[in-house]
Amino acid sequence: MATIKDVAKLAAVSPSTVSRVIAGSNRISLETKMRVHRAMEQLNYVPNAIARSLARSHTRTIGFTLARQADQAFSNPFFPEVMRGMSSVAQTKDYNILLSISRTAEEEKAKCLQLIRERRVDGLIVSTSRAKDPLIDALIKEDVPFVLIGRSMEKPVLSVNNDNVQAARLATSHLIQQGYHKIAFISGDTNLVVSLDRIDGYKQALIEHNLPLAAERIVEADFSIEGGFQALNRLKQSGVEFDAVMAADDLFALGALKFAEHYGLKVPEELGIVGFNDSPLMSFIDPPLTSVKILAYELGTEAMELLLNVLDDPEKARTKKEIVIASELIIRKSSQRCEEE
Amino acid sequence: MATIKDVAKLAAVSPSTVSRVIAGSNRISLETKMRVHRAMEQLNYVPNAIARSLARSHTRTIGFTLARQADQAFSNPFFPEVMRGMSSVAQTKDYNILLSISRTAEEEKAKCLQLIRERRVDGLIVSTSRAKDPLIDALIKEDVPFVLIGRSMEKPVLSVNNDNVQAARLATSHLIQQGYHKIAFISGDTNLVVSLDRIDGYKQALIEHNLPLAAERIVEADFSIEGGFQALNRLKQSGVEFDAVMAADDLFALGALKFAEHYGLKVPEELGIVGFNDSPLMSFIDPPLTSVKILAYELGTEAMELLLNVLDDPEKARTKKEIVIASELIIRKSSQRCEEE
DNA sequence: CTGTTAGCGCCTTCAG
DNA sequence: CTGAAGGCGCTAACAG
Repeated sequence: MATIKDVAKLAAVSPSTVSRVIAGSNRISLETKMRVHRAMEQLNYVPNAIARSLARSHTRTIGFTLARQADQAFSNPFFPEVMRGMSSVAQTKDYNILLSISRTAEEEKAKCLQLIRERRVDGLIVSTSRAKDPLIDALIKEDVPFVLIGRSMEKPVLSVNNDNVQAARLATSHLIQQGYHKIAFISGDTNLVVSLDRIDGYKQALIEHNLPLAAERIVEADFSIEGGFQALNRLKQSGVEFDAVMAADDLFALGALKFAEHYGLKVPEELGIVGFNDSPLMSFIDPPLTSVKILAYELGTEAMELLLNVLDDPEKARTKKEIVIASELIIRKSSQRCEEE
Repeated sequence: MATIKDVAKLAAVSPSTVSRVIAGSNRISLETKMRVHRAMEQLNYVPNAIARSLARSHTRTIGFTLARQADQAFSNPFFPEVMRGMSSVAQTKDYNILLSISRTAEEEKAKCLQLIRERRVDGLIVSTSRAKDPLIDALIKEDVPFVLIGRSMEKPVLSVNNDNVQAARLATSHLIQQGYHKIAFISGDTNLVVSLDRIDGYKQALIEHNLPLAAERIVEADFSIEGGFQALNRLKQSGVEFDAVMAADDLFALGALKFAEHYGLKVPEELGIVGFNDSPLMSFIDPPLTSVKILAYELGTEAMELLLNVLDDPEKARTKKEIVIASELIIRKSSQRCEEE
């Protein structure tokens, strides 16, 4: 494999000159520039990225880490879409992505720190979103450029998030407008910021419409269809009434649908259902499920762009910046009691 | 950030000695070893991976590339699962993964070549699977260690694949055993090896059971639910009869279900349906859809393991090796005409 | 067992 | 506009 020296020799110049034409320096005669280019082509020369990284002490690669136990995380294409988004802007700006999938949050934290301490990456995109998050603290302490997908409740960090509060508020309002007044909320793990935010939006909608804020209608469920089903069962057994379900995830919405079927409730007539994430198959369910569509691809592009900007100009990292990507309520039959189907 | 020299100074030894204890050399006195360790801790020293890569001329990172146009690729969690598998073994063997998602096959090829020419990666895992694939040719020509997820019809390369032929054969046989004798096959892009293989398995099953091999029952469809629906419509309009559908993807199976609903056909009584991939929601559809479950996670682990082995011992790359991961037919109601529901 | 000496391939002052 | 020299941080013979 040809090195810069080989090219220099062939072009009868010094390595520094070759280095300069690679860098696109303009204080170089057109003639030698062409000579060098010819030599590079002839030798099929490609600069060694590692050597360059060492000399420049940056790698032009971004680490993306996430912690997932099982395949549950991928039951909807959220992360894949985020990755596509990130990858897309990384490509255009000539950055690379180092991927690391861990099993636990601790593993993820360790991996993040390793990546940056080993100097394999210039920055990090992470997506944890626990209300109390040691990873974020560690990253700040280590002084790494990073952006969070989601948001931090404690620290002023760079982040890009979807508008969970607003989305839940709108979705709940939609149900209310459809005439549902006793809306149950199925939440995911309430240690997650995203859960808290969605609950918030749900509450806001109730308040806005002067509906009672019945805390007992909010239930936490295991992250599965069955979990959603069981949560509703618990509600029913406790004698809590509800005529609609605002689900913090499509899986829960599916659980609600199962619940309706189980007890012979008609959807949407007797039970309205709205989900979150708009999984690809939602439209195919019977009845088609209303769901909040999250623009995961955009989350990815924005996160990468933000990070790359900060890398360009570290000053920017000094200030908190939270980009919010609006989601979209996709209204289908499961929540439409009034209008046409 | 501390370097090896700092550690050396603090421990009052030479850098090489430090290097040796990092490498875990055993021809070093326990005493100095401990002294060095103490110095490393004190300085919070972590070896710079880039410098090490340059010196050793390998990076301990594997490139994973794939080409996807839209989110279609992620409508089922195949690639995410593959990534999880790859990542899992990479972690244990202290390798990293460089991820690149391209829009087109050409872009992917360019990216692969770039990664290896720039020496960013030691090897590649790719997942193209066109019958005629320029990427594979290029990789061979470039003499890169790589393994293919899927299989090559032309070149003897290292690959790990799921048993598409066998799986389609078994799934089709299952339909036949359930009393369906006029089975239509909805195929994806027939430029892909995977499509060809599944068609093959389908044909084998027909032959085995002495059923006529009606070529007109095989239709190619756009990769979507609608595509599957339309494909069947075309069949119907051409007057081709069928009492079951073997779908090369769950999306097509869903299209078949839509078709059944549209024409008032009962599933499974009047139309049997089997899909491919066992997407998470298949079991929730009404009726639940029979589908071939592919062990994507295992494909990922096997691919990574194979590649890492080859990297250890380049001799192994000389011989073709094709690992096949068996899939599993998940039988649900949509294909069960005989037994209990 | 340990230190010295050269690189790995490229970039970057510093001169001229 | 171009070359020489040194360095990025680590590893790997080669001597002792």
